[in-house]
Amino acid sequence: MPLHFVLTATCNSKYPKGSNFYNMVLTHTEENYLKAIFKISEEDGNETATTNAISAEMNTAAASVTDMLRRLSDKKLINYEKYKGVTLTKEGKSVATALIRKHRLWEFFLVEKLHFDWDEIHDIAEQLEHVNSPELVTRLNDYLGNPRFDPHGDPIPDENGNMPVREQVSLLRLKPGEVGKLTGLRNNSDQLMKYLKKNSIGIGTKITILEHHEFDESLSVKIDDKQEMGLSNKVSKNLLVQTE
Amino acid sequence: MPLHFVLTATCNSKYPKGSNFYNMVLTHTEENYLKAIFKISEEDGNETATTNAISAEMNTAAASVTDMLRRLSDKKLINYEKYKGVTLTKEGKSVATALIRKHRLWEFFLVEKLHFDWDEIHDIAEQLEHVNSPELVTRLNDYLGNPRFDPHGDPIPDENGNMPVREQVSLLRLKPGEVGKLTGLRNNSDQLMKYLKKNSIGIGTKITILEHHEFDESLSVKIDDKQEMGLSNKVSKNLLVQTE
DNA sequence: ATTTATTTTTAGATTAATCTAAAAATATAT
DNA sequence: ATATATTTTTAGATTAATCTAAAAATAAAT
Repeated sequence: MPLHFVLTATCNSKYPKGSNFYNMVLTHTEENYLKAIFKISEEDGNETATTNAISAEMNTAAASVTDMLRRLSDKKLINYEKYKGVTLTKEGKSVATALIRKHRLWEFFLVEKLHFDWDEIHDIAEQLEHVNSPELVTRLNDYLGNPRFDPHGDPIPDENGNMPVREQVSLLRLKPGEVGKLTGLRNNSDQLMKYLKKNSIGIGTKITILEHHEFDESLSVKIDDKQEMGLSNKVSKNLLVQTE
Repeated sequence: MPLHFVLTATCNSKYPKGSNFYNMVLTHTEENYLKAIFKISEEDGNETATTNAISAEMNTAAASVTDMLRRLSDKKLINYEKYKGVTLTKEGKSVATALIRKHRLWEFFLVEKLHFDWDEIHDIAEQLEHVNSPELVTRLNDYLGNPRFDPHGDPIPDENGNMPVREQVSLLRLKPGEVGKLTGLRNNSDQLMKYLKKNSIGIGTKITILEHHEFDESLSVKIDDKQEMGLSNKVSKNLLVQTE
């Protein structure tokens, strides 16, 4: 079924009869661009998302991005000026957070109910997030018990797009003797998730810092009071933990 | 994400590297055409599906159907000869039944787990059925307890595409005094489902025949040993029941 | 402050999916 | 059996999403 606007004979509007920003029907592609722009805008101090950054994130040619930016701008989902990069409008941001909400709720479902491993779920959630039914999201959320964090430890936005915040710190920041409980990853790379799985490290795992090695900035740690192991700087930088 | 073939530089095949008929990636549209052809072929004694029948089922112009038939034929999913109508190949049939399997499993999920009413789920399942992940289907099926019939009473094909058969009979066939348990509808029209819901008739409802009225071929029935009511010929013809 | 490099946009094509209108093939009816 | 009606296909356009290659704008460097 094509997911684009239905244009009527009498009305040349871009929106179907009775539509508004909150029930606008977008193509999967448009949705994916909005998510990419949202993600880039969140990264460190990126004020605006540049064409090239979007093109890298989406794996498309820069020229294709320019085309799409014009379309999204026409639909008032982004603020766009030639050569200046883009920001999301209020409406664009609300579409993006709704998508992230759906993605993370489905990830939670896949792990909690269908017992997938957390490194197998991304691609499936990527498809499920485009299913368009507000009622479905509401019921799924209730069914799952209104979860606040997904299986990667990422916050699930609420119905209004507000992200719950959790005090997370990179494992690298802890001092020898301190203990952290893994609550998330800074980046959800497949390689990292495979590596962690192999070492039976997952969300909730208790990690005790044994030693900092100055030479390569790596760590020696103890996992769940069981095995001791070394963690490279790159790995430990990407592990987000909660202390207490 | 576009759901079409990935063509490689070295290979001009229509299928991605290492693909076969069982993991061929089709567009949503191609999938919907296959479903439509399957449905038409199942209807009474339709040997082949005609262009016009498909165009009616899909709500598209006949010319668009002709285009698509050529594409599906190129992919060996249908047997097509100009002006002769089409049949599904073994591969086409297997794609179609896999879609129906997913559709009905998701409908079961929506009703059993998320407590949707059975007249609200079709459009959502229509979207969910296109999510492509064999592992997801397997796990969903296990999670739901390997159900054999969906909430409309329609059979759910198994992993091999085999439909469970159930002895179903039109309510109209029962004689006064006989009792049937509603197991399905002959056609899943919204209007019929609304009507049944309003009269608290659903899958599993016990219906006792009180009287046949010759004049308009309508029935007087008793619902779940509670209220008595009349059912028009059109309604009772569409109610499929199991007797014993 | 020019030159060089990078980024972004335009221009022109392609593919999938759709349409309308007209032509060709098949089926029906007198 | 010929004329009429219906069905199906072709022809030609359109829109969304993509591409490559070239031009234009902006940023960086000497």
